[in-house]
Amino acid sequence: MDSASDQAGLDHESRLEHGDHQAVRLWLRLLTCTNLVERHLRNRLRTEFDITLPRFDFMAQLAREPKGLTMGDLSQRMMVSGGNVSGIAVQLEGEGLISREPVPGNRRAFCVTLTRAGQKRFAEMAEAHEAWVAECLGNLSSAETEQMMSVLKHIKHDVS
Amino acid sequence: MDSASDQAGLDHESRLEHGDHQAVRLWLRLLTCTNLVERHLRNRLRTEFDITLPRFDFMAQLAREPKGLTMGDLSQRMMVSGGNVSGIAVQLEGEGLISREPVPGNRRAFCVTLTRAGQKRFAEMAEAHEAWVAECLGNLSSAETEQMMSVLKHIKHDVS
DNA sequence: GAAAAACATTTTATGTTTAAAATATTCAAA
DNA sequence: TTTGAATATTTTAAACATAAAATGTTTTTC
Repeated sequence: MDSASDQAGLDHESRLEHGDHQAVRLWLRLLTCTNLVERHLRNRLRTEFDITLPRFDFMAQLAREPKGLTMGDLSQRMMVSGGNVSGIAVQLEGEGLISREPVPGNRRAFCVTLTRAGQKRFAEMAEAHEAWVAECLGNLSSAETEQMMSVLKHIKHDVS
Repeated sequence: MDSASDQAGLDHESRLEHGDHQAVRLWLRLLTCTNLVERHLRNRLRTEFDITLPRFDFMAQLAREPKGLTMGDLSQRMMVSGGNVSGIAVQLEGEGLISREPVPGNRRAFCVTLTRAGQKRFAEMAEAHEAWVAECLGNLSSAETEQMMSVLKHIKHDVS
């Protein structure tokens, strides 16, 4: 009896440990994989368009919202700090790719939009970017894609 | 006929576009999800052990190789630049958590190992880290875990 | 309507990350 | 053996990231 319950205890424990260990293995693979793709995209953006991923991301957010976004909106959507978007905005504004205009009725906020030049530039980059992503993730079957989307949603829910 | 072949052409095109678009959607979700987990782990490491994720990762690599690793090994395994590990090593050495000793017969390289204090400290952190990862990724069914592992392997193969 | 709270952004200080240049060592070949 | 190529690491410069303080604006509350 003692040995049986000990055994049961150990089984339970080892199952837990095994589960935790599996979770770590999954996490490391997830992290490695994401980093690989991210690095690939970062390099291609740099070599082919001389732009960084954060700046591309900034412009991508604006491209989805032709009416423009405030700095705070951008900070939230990019999930980075306010000071961060502030610095990126200064650079992109200097390159004439975005414009910041006061919001009528709220002198605290800016409305940031892509300039005509910014729209043109982003369209070129987005097309290439989409193709690069498809090179990395496009060979999955639609079943695999669906599985990933579903499991990732599950994870996101657990973390938040 | 013309309209039929046009239609076929359009279908094909739109199917491709749809696939690419799906790949981008998957990529964005993958990136968001990974960043969420990474940020969570980073914050807990900082608040509970006053250590950064890269430093933890550095020590984790050493913990797996009791014989020690060179700076170049660490750079490769952590998939970061050499300058990066160089900076981290200086800090960890200053805190007495790692030691760097010359490699007999190769005066270029260092052999980096965890000190006794480093081993002790890492063991504490690793236990907590494993539990945190399990909080994030441990609620998946084993089917989901297997699916993820498999699809990620597929992606890794495509990118490399 | 004045004080306090909340909001939107920028600035500052600090630290991480990378690519590329610099330093130093080892190996290979002529 | 000396020249050149490859290797291992560090340093440097620039971009990115954060938290926290500072600035200015709006809203709330009394």
